[in-house]
Amino acid sequence: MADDDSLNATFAALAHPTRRAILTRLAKGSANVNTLAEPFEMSLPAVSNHIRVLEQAGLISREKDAQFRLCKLETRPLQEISNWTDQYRHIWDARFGVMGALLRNMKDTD
Amino acid sequence: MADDDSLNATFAALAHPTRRAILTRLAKGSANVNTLAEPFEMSLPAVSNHIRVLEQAGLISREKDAQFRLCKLETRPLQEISNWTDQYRHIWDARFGVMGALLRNMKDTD
DNA sequence: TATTTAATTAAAGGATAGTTTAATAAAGAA
DNA sequence: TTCTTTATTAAACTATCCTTTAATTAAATA
Repeated sequence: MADDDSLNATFAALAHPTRRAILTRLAKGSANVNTLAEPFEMSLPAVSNHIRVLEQAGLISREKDAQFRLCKLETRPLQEISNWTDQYRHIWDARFGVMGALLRNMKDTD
Repeated sequence: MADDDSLNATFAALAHPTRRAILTRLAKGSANVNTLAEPFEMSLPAVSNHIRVLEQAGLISREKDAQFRLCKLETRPLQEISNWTDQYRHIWDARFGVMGALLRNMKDTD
């Protein structure tokens, strides 16, 4: 299981909508900093800082290419929080009963 | 899908190890504030504050019983972040290939 | 070399988070 | 009623977060 510090950093990084939006964008493919910043109203240093937070949490990696920094989504911390939430799954299964389990199963096999 | 504000509050609440520990404890059964505070070195008001954060994120509910406040785990926000991470699942599946998918499937059918 | 493009670092300020001690509230028990 | 237990609120402080503008670095290009 992921350690405490890793979960702290991951959850904290995901708690900001701008950072989640950056991850959503990166799910469609890697991009450099200016491209990632473009949809947002805030300044470039502000976005650069959000990217730094994501990188420190391990949610993205950066590859240097001339002046460009190509940012790439890293899924490991996402898997870790998925594993973390799984520890509560039996509780919501128990509360919502077989129905919920069936619906989830249908979704899994789509 | 959960809205932005709900995800902000949930992720922020989960970013603190004390609050995750409280949820872990509540997974074993409901408890009042003093009981929840007992394992921690910090003051009671500090724990009370963490509980308030958890409640505002919808991760727990509180039932009043005389001077006691019985805290209960609520799973909905946990399901919401599980759904949120699911949107990236195809990416880690693609990266780690069939192997990962099989391992996950084995775990599901345990 | 001078200029432009991409991005980070620095400095600063306001807002929020986490914690403490002290005070207060609310209910039960002596 | 007075005391005790359970819990919250208030006040204060430090630290961290988010953001801005200005300055700087690094690389490509004219």
